[in-house]
Amino acid sequence: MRKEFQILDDFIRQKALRRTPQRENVLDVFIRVEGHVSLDELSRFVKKKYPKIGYTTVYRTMRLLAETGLCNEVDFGHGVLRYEHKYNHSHHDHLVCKKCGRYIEVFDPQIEKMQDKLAAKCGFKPDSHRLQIFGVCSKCQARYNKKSK
Amino acid sequence: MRKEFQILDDFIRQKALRRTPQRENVLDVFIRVEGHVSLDELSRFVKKKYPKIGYTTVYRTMRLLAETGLCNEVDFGHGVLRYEHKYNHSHHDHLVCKKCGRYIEVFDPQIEKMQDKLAAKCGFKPDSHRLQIFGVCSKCQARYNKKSK
DNA sequence: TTTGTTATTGAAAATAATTTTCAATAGGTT
DNA sequence: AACCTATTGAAAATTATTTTCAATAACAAA
Ligand SMILES: [Mn+2]
Ligand SMILES: [Mn+2]
Ligand SMILES: [Zn+2]
Ligand SMILES: [Zn+2]
Repeated sequence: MRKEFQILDDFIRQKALRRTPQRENVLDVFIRVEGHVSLDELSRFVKKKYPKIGYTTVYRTMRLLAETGLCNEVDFGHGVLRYEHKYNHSHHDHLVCKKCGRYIEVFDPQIEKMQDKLAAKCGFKPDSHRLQIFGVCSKCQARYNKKSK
Repeated sequence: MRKEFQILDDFIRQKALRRTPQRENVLDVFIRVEGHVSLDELSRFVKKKYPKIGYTTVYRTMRLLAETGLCNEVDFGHGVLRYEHKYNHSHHDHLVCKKCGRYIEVFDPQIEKMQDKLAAKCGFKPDSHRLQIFGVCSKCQARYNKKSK
């Protein structure tokens, strides 16, 4: 059994919740998804493999998984919440391409450090942050250059 | 006349739109607001001074002001769009206190530079970004310490 | 295994912010 | 003054998210 199911089970036991096939099935689908998936998208993926599982259950399970630390809620400011993997994925920030909609993951330890310093300078105690850089990815730049030739 | 009204007028003329009292009145109220105001809040402020002006007009006028560059739309991930002044206000990032909800404006030119570098390393062409650090502000920390004594 | 308690499910309804519609009004040009 | 059409604002629509509630199922105890 994959470690992720173990984590879910442990959480369920610890909180005196109940093991259900739906919860494991949603996790099963989510594990195979990569990238940043909306509830709507994920729910459709779940429906393909487990047609009986409703949207609401996917919604509630993802909130549960977020509690366990298996996933992360990410908001790119487009009016839709997205979920990304957190287990075995370290913290990162995002480049958001406004042409193709891709989310590119980046990380810079220096920026992270300077953010902490910046907060400290204000006596602010940080516990999370989000950094999103919006623009045009390299692929879309290439595509655009081709067209305009 | 304040420069802001001039900017609005210029924009209206340039785009062949129409000068209306409503638009100037919404700007008049927004100019006196400081901080980061939601449409709901702003609409109530507008109603106090100009009771005839409806929510929809405030909504549309703020979008117009955003186009002129007089205001900025800011999304702190709480499901409500907020507006802040842009005219005579330079770019900055935000510390968001999850206790009192205050938004503290900060700026660090080094972080800005490193963000550009980070994007460049991916061949990404940035045109805007948002950095928000969530946590507890100094005032709320002090208040909490007092209570727990 | 059976029973009892109560968490979970999922369809439907509710919520809430934002956006659109449309008939009446009013800005600005001729 | 007449005309055209942008603007207004109440109401309706939209859309993602959250809640409700009756039926079901998990799981502990008998
Ligand atoms: Mn990511
Ligand atoms: Mn600000
Ligand atoms: Zn792209
Ligand atoms: Zn605070």
